[in-house]
Amino acid sequence: MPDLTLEDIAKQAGVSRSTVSRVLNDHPNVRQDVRERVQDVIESTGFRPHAAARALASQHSWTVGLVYPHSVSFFFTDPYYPQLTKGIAQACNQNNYTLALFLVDSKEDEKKIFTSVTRKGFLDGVLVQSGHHGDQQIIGNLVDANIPQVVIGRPFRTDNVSYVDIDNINAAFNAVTHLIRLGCKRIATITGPERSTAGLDRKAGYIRALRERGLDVNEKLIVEGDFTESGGYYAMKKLLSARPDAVFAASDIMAVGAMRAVREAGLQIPADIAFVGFDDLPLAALSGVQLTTIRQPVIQFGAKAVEILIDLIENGMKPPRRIIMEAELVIRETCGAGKE
Amino acid sequence: MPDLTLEDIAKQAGVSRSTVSRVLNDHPNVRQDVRERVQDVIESTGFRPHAAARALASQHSWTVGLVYPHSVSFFFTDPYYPQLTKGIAQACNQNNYTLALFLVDSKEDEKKIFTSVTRKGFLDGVLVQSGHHGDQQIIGNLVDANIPQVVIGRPFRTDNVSYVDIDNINAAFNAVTHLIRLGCKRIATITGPERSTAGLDRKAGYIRALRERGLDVNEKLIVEGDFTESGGYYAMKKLLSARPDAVFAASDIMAVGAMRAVREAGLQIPADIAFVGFDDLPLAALSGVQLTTIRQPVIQFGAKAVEILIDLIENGMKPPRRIIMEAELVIRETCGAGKE
DNA sequence: TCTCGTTCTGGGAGCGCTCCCAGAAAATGT
DNA sequence: ACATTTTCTGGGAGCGCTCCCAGAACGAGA
Repeated sequence: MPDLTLEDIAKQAGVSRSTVSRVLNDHPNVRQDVRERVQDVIESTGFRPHAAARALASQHSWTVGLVYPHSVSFFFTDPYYPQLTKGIAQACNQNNYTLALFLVDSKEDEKKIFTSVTRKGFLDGVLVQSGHHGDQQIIGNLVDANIPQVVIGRPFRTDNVSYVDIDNINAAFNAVTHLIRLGCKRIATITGPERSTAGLDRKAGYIRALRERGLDVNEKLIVEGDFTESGGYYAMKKLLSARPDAVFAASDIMAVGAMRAVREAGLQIPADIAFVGFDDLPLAALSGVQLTTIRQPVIQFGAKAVEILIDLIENGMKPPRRIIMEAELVIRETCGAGKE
Repeated sequence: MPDLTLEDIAKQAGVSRSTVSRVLNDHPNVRQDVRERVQDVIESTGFRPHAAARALASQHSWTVGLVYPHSVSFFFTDPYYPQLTKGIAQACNQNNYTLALFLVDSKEDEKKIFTSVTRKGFLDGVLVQSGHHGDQQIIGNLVDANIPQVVIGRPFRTDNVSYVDIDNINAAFNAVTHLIRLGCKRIATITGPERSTAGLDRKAGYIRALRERGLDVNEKLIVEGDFTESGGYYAMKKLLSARPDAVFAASDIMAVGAMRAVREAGLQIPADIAFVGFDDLPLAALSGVQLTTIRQPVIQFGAKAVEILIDLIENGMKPPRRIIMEAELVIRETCGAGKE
C-alpha cells in the first residue's frame, strides 16, 4: 500500500481532512453515519496517521523514556530490573504509550543519553531508576530540564520530584522481627550500599526491629554489600567470625552469595544460620533454595510508576506525586520458620 | 529556557534558518567562521532541534524498535534476553539511534504492538527476536509491512528476510564432540523446543557429532525441553532411566534444572554424568556451578543486529543480509575435562 | 413559515524542521 | 580588468498532522 495521508482518506470517504482527524481522535461532533463511513475507509486501507506529523502538530509523542543510570549496569545480572522493565513495558502498552529504553553504560553515554532524553518533541515523560548517589546528577539534570518524570525508588534529593518506592524500612523491620520471633539472637545484616536509599532504608528497618525488641545493635553484625552475589559472599565471610545465628540480606542475590559462603564453611541453613532475603526473585529455579524473603510487587510497582507519569503528563507536574508501596514477607525454608 | 526554534538560533547568529540547519546536520558548504558562530549559539543556548519536526521533514526518526514476541515472555527469567537487550541498547546508543522496546505479552498485545510498530513516521526499522513457530506470524506481518527489519535468530520463513544467528549446529557439534573425546559413550541431549530453529539446530549438531564419531543415535537419549529450568529438570528425570554418562543441554538454564535432578538422584557431576550447557550465562554466580558451556557472543550479536539494521535503513533492504556468528566452547568443570 | 440555537463540517494557519533552488559572494582563470 | 566556475547563503515549499474559526446544515420553537 502506498503512503496514505489524512487527505487521501478524506477524499475516499468524501469528507474533509478535519473530519477524518476528528474520527481518528474520537472527537465528538461527527455525525454517526459519517463517522462509520470514515472508519470503514480507515479500516479497509489500513491507514495509520504519521506518528511524527502527529507529534509535531499536537506536541504529544505518546512515548515515554525509561532510563537506567550507570550504577545499574549490572542491570542484567540481577533479575530485578528485567522484571521491573517488564512491568513498565506492559503498563505502557496498556496505556498506548511507547517505551524508549536508555541504558547508561558509561560517562559519555550519560551525556549522550541525557541529550537524547531531553530533546523536545520526542518524549512526553521519563522514568528514571534511582541508583547510587553517583546517579543523582542525571536525576538532578532531568529535574532541571523540567520534563515530566518519575523516579523509581526514592532519590536522595526529593524536593519537587515525583517518585515511587516501596516501604523498605517497614519491610526490613518485618523481616527482622520475624527472625526475632523465631528466637534468633544474633541477627546479622548484609546491607545494600550506603550510597543507595534502598540500602539505607533496609538497614534502618533492621536496626529499628532490633531496638524495639530490646536487642543490641552490634556493628560486627552489620556488613555492607553491593547488591551482587559476590558482594554477599564476601560480606558473609567477614560476618562468620561474629557467629550470627541469622542473616537478613538486603537482596536475594546477596543472600545467595552469602549462603554459598555459609555452606562452604560447613554450616547448615537454617539450622545454624537462618536467612531472609529481599526481592523475591524467581531464583529458587536457579539456586534450588527456598529462600524466605520480602516480595516486592515489582510488576505493579512498574505499573504504578507509569500511571503516575501519565498523570504528570496529563495533569501537570505539581504537586509532585509520591507513592510508597508495601512489600510482603514470604516465609519459606531458609528462615527455619518451624525451628523454635 | 524557553522553547527555542531553528529560527531563533538563526536570528541570534545573524544567519538564516537554512544555515543553522546545515550546521546541525554537518553539511559541507558552510563557511568555517559562520559555522563556529552558529555552533557557539547552539552551545550556549542549549538548543536541540525538535525531534518530531525533524522526523517529519526528513522522514527519518533515528529510532529503531526491538520486539520480543510472546513466546519470550519468560523473557526475563532467562538472563539471555536481558543480556541481548543490553548489547542492542549499547549499539543503538553508539550509533545515535534510540531504542523502543516492545514486549508482547498476549495476543491482544501483539495486535496493538504490531500496529504501533508499523505506523509510519515512528520507527526507521525493527529488530525482532525469533521465537517459536507461533511467532512466525508477527514476523511475517512485519516482512509484509515492508519495513527495514532484522530477525534475531533464524526464523522459519527466511525468504527475503535479513537475520543474524549463531552457528548453532556447529556449536552443538563441538560441544558433543568434546564429550565424545572425553570418553563419554551414552551422551544424552535435552533439546530446545522443536518449534524453535535454535532447538532444531542444536539437536542437529548433536546428531551430526554422534554420527561422525560412529556412535548410535538413541531416541531414548533425546528429550525435548523448553528452555526453562523446570523443563530441564523434568527432562532429566525422564533421561535418568536411560543411564546417560553425559548430557548436552541446549541451554544453561535447562542444564541447571537437569543437574538439580541429577543431584537429587544421588549422582555426581561430572563423575557419573558430565554436563555441557549452552549460552554461557553468568549463572555460576547464582548456582555456584562451573558449567562447561557454549559461549554465545551475546553483546556482539546484538551489536551486529543493529549494524545490519542500520545498513538496511541506509542502503536499502535488498538483498537481505545474513550473518552467522561462531560460538565458542568454554571448558569448565561439569564436563569433567580431566577425567579420562 | 421564519428565526434562533445547536450540531456538524471544511479550510486556513501553523507545528519546527529539511530540502531545493536561485542568487550572492568568493575564488579562479585569462 | 572581466568572464567563468565554485562555494556559500537565504527564502519558499512542504512533510502530515491538529486546532481554530467561520459558515453550513439541522433541528426546535413560535
